[in-house]
Amino acid sequence: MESLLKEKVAHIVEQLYSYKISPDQVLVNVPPKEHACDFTVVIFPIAKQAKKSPDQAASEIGTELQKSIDSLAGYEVVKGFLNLKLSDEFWIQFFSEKSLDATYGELPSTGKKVMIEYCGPNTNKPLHLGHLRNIFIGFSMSRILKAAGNEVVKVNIYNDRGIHICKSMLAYQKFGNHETPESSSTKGDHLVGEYYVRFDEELKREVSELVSTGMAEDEAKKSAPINKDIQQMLREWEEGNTPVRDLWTMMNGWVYQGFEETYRRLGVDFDKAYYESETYKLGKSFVDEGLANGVFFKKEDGSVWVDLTADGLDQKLLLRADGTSVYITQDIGTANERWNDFHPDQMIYTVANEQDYHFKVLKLICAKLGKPYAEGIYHLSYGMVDLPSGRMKSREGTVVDADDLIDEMETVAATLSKEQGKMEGLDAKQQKELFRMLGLGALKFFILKVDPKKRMVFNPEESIDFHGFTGPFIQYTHARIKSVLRKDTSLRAERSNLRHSLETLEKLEPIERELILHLQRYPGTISESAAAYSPAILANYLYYLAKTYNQFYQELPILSAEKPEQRDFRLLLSSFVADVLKKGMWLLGIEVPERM
RNA sequence: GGUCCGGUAGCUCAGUUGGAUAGAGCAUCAGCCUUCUAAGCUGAGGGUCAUUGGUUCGAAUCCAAUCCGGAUCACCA
Repeated sequence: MESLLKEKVAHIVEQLYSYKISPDQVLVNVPPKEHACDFTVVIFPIAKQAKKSPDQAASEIGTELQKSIDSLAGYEVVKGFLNLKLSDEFWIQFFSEKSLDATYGELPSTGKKVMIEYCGPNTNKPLHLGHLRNIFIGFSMSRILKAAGNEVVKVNIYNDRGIHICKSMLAYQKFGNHETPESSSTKGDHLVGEYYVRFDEELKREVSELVSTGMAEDEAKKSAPINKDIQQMLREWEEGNTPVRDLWTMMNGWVYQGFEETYRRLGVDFDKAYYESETYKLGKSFVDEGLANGVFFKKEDGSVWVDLTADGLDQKLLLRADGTSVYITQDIGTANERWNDFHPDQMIYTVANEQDYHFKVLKLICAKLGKPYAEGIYHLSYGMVDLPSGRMKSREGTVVDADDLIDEMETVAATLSKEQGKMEGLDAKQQKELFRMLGLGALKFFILKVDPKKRMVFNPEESIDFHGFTGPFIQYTHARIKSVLRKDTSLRAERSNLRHSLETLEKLEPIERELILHLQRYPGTISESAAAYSPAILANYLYYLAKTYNQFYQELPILSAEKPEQRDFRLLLSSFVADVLKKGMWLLGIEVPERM
């Protein structure tokens, strides 16, 4: 409808004032609530060009629109804004067409393939709150991008090698005593994480011991025996030393099992996993390529660099003097590998904004190398998650563990639900499922409702709130609608039968109109979310939809509506709202219950 | 110091390519359950949109400067 309006207005402007504007130069807005109308055309820019007063131009355009759009019920000129109101018949007709369309909100294909990476954990400790924001954003975006008409490939990257991985291995070697996840009944990733912490403790102990003998702190760190062992272990790993590799395989296996369990609980998945241990050498061939092209240069010590000063960045190392590669080199290799695997039109990296610089460099280097995928590299940069007490710091033990957090959310969900006393009719299994849904819904929504780009504060108490702008509020609204629909025991149960009643429906109540208008914005919201890489836009939309529905629910009777066609319409309207809530929440990776 | 990001109600956040009197939630206060789920709804109070200047019919939004916070500028990943 909006685009039709724009076209009409553009056409009228051309006829009336004989100058050309394109339809997308016409500004059509959502009017403020107190004006009882559906769309607002902003006239100022047009009036200026036409050399007319805004009010005069507005009423002239309004008159012409009235002639050319049958369903225009009326217009009103207020201070240079042209407010348009469409007829109830138009909206009823729109509603009639869309409310039973199962594909509503699925946009036409763009023909593009998009790869999105998210999660990207190290394999030396369990997932934490920071990973959760990453996963929620990435997973939700994968669904939103798909709804927006793209083919989507979800990938994970495991940082499964390197000095930090060796730390937990070494600690296990020294103190592990053949402990396993089974023998200690500890989730694999948590067990490995314990040894990672153990390493640091041991290092600290050795350092303070050396310092007490009079050694300087820096010196002590260098000469601590455990630090020498770790360098040795890394070398052995790289040489393929069998015992070290076996230990590595075993411990990483535990971690992957643990991660899998967490993914399952979160309801997220991936199409393919990449492992740094398999890709860390891939970048080296591009170093030769870049040298041959004169894109890179070699210093006297043999190290290879790229000069990005002309692009406002620095010189960047690509290959150490000893011939080993660094992070950025590996990422060049990995990007190329992914291109070979899938040929995506776009490669999205969901990575925290502390790596903004890194991805600028990556994209720039790929472009300099003339890679076809360079243009499609997009860093979905999200802000860090802070606690009310400040930044999470692993050293200070303030990191919020993902599994613990999920447990806690479910526990609180259970407590709150039982307090409400709404559990009748649900057996133990269904209850447990509901608590999981609500706890996760609260957590995911709390994180997703914030613009990804922005740093956010995670307040544990507020995150499990069930009131107001929360996931459970929307879940509740869905369950509430389903409850009403279940109570409709008449022969009208088949929704498509209800449609005939719409033909006799004459007028809409204001709140019904508002609901339809908002429902009409759903597809646009999807494309906006996709274009902005922001699930938050969708989250805000869904909240407003649920809120408007609750208002409607409060104001008007549904099952006991005065006229049968009103009753039927409101049932259909409720059902449509439930569908959009469910679909929209699904795009956020959140399930909604039938009852709660 | 260079670069990048941010600053909106007591707190947490919305606010579209510049558009009407800057909106929600939480918290506070006052109402609404003999009627479809009160995890709901209605209302009240609460703002120098960090500051100053500029651009124009119009600025929270764009530009410049300043202040404050964060990130980054590793032969770590």
